[in-house]
Amino acid sequence: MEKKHQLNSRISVDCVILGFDSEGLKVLLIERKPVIENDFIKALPGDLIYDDEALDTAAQRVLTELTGLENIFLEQIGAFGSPDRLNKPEDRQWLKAVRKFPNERVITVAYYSLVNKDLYTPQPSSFAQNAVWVPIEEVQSLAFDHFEILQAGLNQLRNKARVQPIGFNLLPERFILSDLHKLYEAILGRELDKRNFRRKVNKLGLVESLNEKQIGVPHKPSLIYKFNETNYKRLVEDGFDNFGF
Amino acid sequence: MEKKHQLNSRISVDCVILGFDSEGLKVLLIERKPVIENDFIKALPGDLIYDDEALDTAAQRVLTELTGLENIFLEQIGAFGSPDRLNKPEDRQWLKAVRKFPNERVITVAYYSLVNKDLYTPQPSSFAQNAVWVPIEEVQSLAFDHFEILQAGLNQLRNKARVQPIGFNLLPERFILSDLHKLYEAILGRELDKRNFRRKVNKLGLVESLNEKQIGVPHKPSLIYKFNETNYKRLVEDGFDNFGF
DNA sequence: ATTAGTTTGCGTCAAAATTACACTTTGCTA
DNA sequence: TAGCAAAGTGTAATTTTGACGCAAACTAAT
Repeated sequence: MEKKHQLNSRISVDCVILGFDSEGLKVLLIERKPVIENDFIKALPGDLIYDDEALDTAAQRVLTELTGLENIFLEQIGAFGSPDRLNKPEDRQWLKAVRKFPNERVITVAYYSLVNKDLYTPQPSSFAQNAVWVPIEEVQSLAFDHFEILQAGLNQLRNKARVQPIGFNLLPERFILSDLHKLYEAILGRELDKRNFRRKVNKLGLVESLNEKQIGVPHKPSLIYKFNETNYKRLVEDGFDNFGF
Repeated sequence: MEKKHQLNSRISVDCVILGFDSEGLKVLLIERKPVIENDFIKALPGDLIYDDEALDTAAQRVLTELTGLENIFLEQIGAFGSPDRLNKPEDRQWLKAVRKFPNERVITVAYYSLVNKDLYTPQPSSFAQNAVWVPIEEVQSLAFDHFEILQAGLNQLRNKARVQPIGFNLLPERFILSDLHKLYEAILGRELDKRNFRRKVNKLGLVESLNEKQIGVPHKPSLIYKFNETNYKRLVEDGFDNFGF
């Protein structure tokens, strides 16, 4: 058997942070400090991990360093390690400018999370010049293989949303049912009948009304709801798949 | 901000290969060549990747090298990179005996697959002294963090089985419905009503009868079935989750 | 040839879940 | 006070689920 050289690799983490507001799903991207001319390429927040650092911890740290977001519950998407994932010319230029060993292979472990956009105002630092929420449908291309990673993150979210409740982290503590409705439509990418949606939510006991109304809206005010934490957690654990097998 | 040293890491891949027979689900484990005394610890087939090798390719190669299994469709489970994942004393001894840099951190990317046990007779080689199918309920402890990885693989399988058909890779080309039935019971870990199961399978168009009977069985012979490839693939793509949202 | 043993294969009914669909209510604004 | 905009509500037809028992087909043993 042919014997090949085994090389060390660097490990990085990248974070797909998804937020939601009335306009739809958005992803948190960074614009890098312009170490090369006309670097308009956006990227997921991500960086190399440290020596003795757990992957999860590294993801937390890197996210905080680049965007200021702290204590975000991150879930792993998976590892991305194509040998040529750093080989786009623009990316190589940037790596040469900022990395000590720009030619070394890097395998990245991707994480994702859902957050309530309004609670987190990104504060760029480190090599992030800026951190911005970008509507997912506007994302065209990203640095490295980050576009692919974003798609994987969205996929995982959609699959998860089919069997688990989603929204606790994505909506404010007090919200109205139509926000939850829009959220699910955004995640699943299709329309959901309002009445059927509400019936289901009620049946599952996901939410409870606070007996307060919106004020100042130019239409019939909605009741304000909160999640029923007990039922929510139970559903996260059990799942609500009701497929028959 | 405190500046820490960033170290290269090695990357490995590990494979959770699940097989099924009339006794239930089994996992393919290797027994390592005894470089240390009394090394009875079993492990998932896995090894370091090469320099310029894609992760998926590496998983295929390593699996073949250790067990002889070729052309297995592998799906990624995720990355496991706890800094102390190699620190059990038995594991350290073994690493010292076989690895050039036994102290270096290794992050592993785990894969899983389902195969028809009968089609693959493991042929141990490389540092595998033996490769054996072990009933999953008998697996007590494994090398490194492999037990944890196995559990993650089983979890992924169960979750997948709820929304996608499973079995094409796990059963022979010609099978009987009660095998498929037992398979699902093994995967989901609970009993399924025979009649309801058959009704569902029929409704989904998953299988079709070959109009042949078993021969030589000491009871009413079963019709022999094959998967309906078209419907099977469609269900894999679309999923058969019928949850309401 | 009969019997015992084992697994296959089928159908129905009640309860629950899904789907499709339209109008009234409420509060604000002009 | 008229008009706008979103909230909120019910029903009927269909489909799906879940529970449940018995006759038929074949072999092996006697």
